[in-house]
Amino acid sequence: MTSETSLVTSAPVAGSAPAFSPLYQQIKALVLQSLQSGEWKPGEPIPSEFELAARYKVSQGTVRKAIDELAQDNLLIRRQGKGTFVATHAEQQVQYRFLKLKPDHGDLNSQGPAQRLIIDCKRTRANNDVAKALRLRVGEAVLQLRRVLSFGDVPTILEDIWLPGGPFKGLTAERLSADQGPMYALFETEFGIRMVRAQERLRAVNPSNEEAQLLQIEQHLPLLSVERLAFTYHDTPMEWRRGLYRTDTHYYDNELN
Amino acid sequence: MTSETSLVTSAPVAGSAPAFSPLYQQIKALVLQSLQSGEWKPGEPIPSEFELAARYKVSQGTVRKAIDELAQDNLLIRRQGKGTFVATHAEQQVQYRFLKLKPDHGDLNSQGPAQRLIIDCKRTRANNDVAKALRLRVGEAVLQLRRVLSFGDVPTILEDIWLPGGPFKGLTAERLSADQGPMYALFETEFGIRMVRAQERLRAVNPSNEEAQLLQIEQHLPLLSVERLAFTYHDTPMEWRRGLYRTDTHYYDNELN
DNA sequence: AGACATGTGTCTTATAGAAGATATGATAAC
DNA sequence: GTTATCATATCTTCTATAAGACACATGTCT
Repeated sequence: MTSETSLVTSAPVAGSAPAFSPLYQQIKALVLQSLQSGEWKPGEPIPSEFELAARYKVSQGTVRKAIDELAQDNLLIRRQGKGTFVATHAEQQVQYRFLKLKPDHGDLNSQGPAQRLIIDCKRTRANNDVAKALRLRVGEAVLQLRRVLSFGDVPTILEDIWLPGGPFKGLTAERLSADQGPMYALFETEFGIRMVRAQERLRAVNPSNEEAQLLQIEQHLPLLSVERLAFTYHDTPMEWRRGLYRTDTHYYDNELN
Repeated sequence: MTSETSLVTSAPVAGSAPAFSPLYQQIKALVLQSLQSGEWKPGEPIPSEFELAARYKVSQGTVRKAIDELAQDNLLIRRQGKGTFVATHAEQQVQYRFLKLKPDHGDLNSQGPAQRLIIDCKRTRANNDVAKALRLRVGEAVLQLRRVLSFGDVPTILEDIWLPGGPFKGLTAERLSADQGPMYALFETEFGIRMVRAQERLRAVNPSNEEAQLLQIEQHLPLLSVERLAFTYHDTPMEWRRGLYRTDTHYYDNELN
């Protein structure tokens, strides 16, 4: 069944001003919809360029340009000779796509995989800050999580994570600790939620007594506070987390251009 | 005069393995050379796509793809109807292209322009760290600079900057303090050196006594240490700086995707 | 194991029209 | 005469289409 999607092709109609955009951007939006709706799931291949061209009644080159941009945004992955695939946080070489912390010496995985220790995991209600960040109403159900990440048995990151209760219904501490691999991969496979981009705000802070204890450090050691708001498709915030990073043995790596 | 540049077009020659690349990437490299050599200066327009196509004996579409990538990397700026221009740190809305510090409330320029105070500026010799970063030999001439940036009369950033002596011959404190506008803009106009990308390493640190005094803060206030290595064309490091940012009133903003 | 066919994305060229910016010349108004 | 306005021409980048050659991956047949 060919979904009859009417594209804006010709001259603007007078009267309304419905934001005309180039054909390839309309295609891009349509592909995005299919991604969001789950028509093609993370890791799976999407139809070939020619198939999509036929489906949308445009040329292959136009589809190409749309896909190019989506690949640029890390939503799709092109593999010559094989096809174009929906990007995923799982598999890949890059274990932690959003984690920019690097050890001063060696590699993050040089001392084996990270150890995850879940300190706390509970359902609660959104306070003012969390509600604002996740665009919920104050008091709505949220899932709160606290955990410590260690590399080579050295506690390095303390994270507090808030997730909206609705989309993540059924997430429990057991499920989290049972799972290997990145958290964002589990979100994809179990809840069909893919984090597309994130915004971080960094500060230097002194840890509280409790925080220092959890990281097994002296309280006068300053830490890097990383507030992260992660978005799924259509810029919908889906996770709010605040990490405290040790930066005496690691550093936060950032590329500017 | 058409510069006779032979492009690799056909099958790889056996024997050597000179890394064959698509035509458009070869064009990209040639354009990059012209940028680096100063044939086209920052702010100026480069020849039109058709002119370049004729010059390099390829189709306009191929030139287009090369330029597209250079525009993506912020080396060129396309303006429909006008032409394609060499990017520059000067002009533009974005005053500070590499500065990711944002105030908690309002805008960076809401309280007028930043105040620059040069604490120190001297010629010296590269120590081990600086030499390594800037790919110099230990003892080579470098220019060292220390300054404080204030926003709304509040000292917010303390920076130590090291520049290689050769390329920046003739740079003095007077010249620096006389100049308005971003430092990187002055580098372009006065020394023909354009910073293309940079790499930053962030840490949370406690300031030394002296550093705290210069920023007029208590010594127990942790600061964000930002080590930045800035590169010009061909990944040549041209500046090493270490900034200390106040993050009680500002935050370091970062986008991940 | 080797040769071959096929389906995928990649690269290059060519053509055409749309859209933004700018200069020029004709015309009208003062 | 001078100035303002409009239409036109021409330059630029931008969008869209199409076709063919190429490279890579994965089979299937011999």
